[in-house]
Amino acid sequence: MKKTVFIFTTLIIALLVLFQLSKFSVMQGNSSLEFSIAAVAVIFLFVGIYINKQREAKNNTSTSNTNTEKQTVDYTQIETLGLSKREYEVLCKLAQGHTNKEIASLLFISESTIKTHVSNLYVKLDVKRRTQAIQKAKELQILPIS
Amino acid sequence: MKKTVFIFTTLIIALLVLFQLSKFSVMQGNSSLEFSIAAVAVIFLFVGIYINKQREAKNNTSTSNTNTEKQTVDYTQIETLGLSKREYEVLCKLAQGHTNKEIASLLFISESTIKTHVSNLYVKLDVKRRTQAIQKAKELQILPIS
DNA sequence: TCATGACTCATACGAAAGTACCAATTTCAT
DNA sequence: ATGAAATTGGTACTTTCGTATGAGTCATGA
Repeated sequence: MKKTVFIFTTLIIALLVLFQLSKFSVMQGNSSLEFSIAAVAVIFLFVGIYINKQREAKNNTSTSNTNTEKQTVDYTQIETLGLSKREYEVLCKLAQGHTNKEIASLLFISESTIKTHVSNLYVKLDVKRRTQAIQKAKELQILPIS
Repeated sequence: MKKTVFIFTTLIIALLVLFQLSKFSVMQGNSSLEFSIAAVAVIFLFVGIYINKQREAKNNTSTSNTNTEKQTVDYTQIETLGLSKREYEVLCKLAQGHTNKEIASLLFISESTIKTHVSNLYVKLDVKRRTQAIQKAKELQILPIS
């Protein structure tokens, strides 16, 4: 739906422009004007293609050069962040895909406490959601296993 | 197809009528000429981007395995899991820590659709939550960056 | 002793996520 | 052209998450 809307909107705008141009050419009798417009159109057509291609290339390089082989926990990072022992435990369980309730069971404490720890974690990791917390933790290499 | 074509055909006809009407209006001035040229440039810029995007999309489905460069993404896994192109896109955004609403904005579709895709992803990945989906996707090495 | 930080727990509320239906439209290969 | 698969979108509902706020317990070092 969105695609067709976009296509037709583009077509309509193009038509409008063409109408305007034809009006000018009729009024001014400038025959080379259409050629200029066509040239501009073609040029920017390729500019558009080029820009998009650049973007694609950038995505490819950024996704291929981030290989980490070592799987060691960076304890320095944990200290720098100021994560307490309990908070770190919660973070690990969280990154394993557990719900707050499950983590509570695993650590034998209440879900409320987990929520407190998780909220504090978000502040220290500077994130807003648990999915972002996982991302951040992976980046900082403070998670065991992977 | 029927509806959108009808709507936009109507719009185009309306534009034609407007154009006919504008024929009688006398508008002179070189300032709007430059504006028109700029408009053409911008339009075809986006048309170029769009065309290139279409081509990329088609290449992705057919020649995804012909890429011999170092790839962190296991496309075989994706096929084995039966993930569609759109579902995979959603999965990537999801793994980046975006909310459903954010993903909807990024892909220009509604949050409902995202929920549908995400639910289908859970079935195919055999998980129950998005945090688990991230875990599973990392294990299967189907995420870029990783 | 006492201040402090870590840990614990609770309530209440809003936001986000997830499920279970349904249905229209689009794409694509045969 | 046609049918299957994919994509999109909706409603209604439940669950989980996240925030804000307050407070009690406990160990420890100054």
